[in-house]
Amino acid sequence: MVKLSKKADYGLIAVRHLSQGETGKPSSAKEIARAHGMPVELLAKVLQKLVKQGLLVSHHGAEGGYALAREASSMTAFDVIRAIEGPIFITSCVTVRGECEQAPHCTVREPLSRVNEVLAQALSSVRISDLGGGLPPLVQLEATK
Amino acid sequence: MVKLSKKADYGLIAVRHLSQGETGKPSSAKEIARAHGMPVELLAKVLQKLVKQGLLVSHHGAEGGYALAREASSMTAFDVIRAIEGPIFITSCVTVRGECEQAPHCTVREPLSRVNEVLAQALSSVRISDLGGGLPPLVQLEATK
DNA sequence: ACCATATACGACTATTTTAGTCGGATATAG
DNA sequence: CTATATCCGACTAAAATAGTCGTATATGGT
Ligand code: SF4
Ligand code: SF4
Repeated sequence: MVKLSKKADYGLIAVRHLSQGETGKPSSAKEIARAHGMPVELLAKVLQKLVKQGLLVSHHGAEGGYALAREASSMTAFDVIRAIEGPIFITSCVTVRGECEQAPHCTVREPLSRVNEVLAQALSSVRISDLGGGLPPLVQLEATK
Repeated sequence: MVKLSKKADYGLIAVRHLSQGETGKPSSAKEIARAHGMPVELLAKVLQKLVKQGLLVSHHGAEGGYALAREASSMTAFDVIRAIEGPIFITSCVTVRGECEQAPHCTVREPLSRVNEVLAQALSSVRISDLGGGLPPLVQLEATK
């Protein structure tokens, strides 16, 4: 199937979450995870990846957490997804164990790579600042107890 | 990752293969598989799926095999992929065990579904008749012995 | 100084999906 | 009648994904 991983999904939601709160105040992984009902440790790893790729900045210790490294309007869904999943290729031409053995004389490769281009462009056209309209979901906030 | 499965890949290659030979003469799964170095039984299953979805016609018995059910120019990569993998959704909102629990108040869903649209359109714009330029690869034909 | 809270990171297990295999039933041309 | 096919389901193997755990480290507040 052609689909996004849960991690990428979490990443997008988290980044959007961060784009909503006050710019100065960082949000902890726990806070974000609880607000959206995702496993804390897993989200934490995703966020750490985003930090390493320079999309987020982190702050250790109490009252710490994560915040956007730059403006939401200059950050795209493509940036986030690629940071989490690495380079995106719709074909599996090159896997861990070298190339697909029929790569040299493959005939569907080139047309599909054009499709890949289109996909990348579509994802790049989605700015984080465009995501969602309202505030973060309130439904589950009670779960915070 | 966002990628096509091997099956879809095989399907595309097989369909293209069929679009090259003489229209009347069907090709067997064995023949196609050997020509492109793919596991016969697996390809066979893929082809059977394509038959069931009406993209190919099959012919039992000796000298039998598969052939396109309609013109290569009226068949798209999207058709083939969807026939093999089922409906394509870039998000994993709805899996086998019901919906993603935060679907009702998810904020990234709608923008991504627009991306999904674009992807579908890109795949639909690739006609089978457009695939590759040359003949089927000859490199491995000797393996037929 | 101490402690609660957070990030950081790696190793681990579990689950799911994908890939590939096998065995047998049915159809058909020669 | 036989060689060659499609057809179909059940099975195993391998890989990717999802989620967990333990531990080290940083930091703000008391
Ligand atoms: S078959 Fe062609 S497209 Fe598919 S992986 Fe191998 S090279 Fe890439
Ligand atoms: S989080 Fe939103 S987008 Fe991701 S699966 Fe659940 S509903 Fe679909």
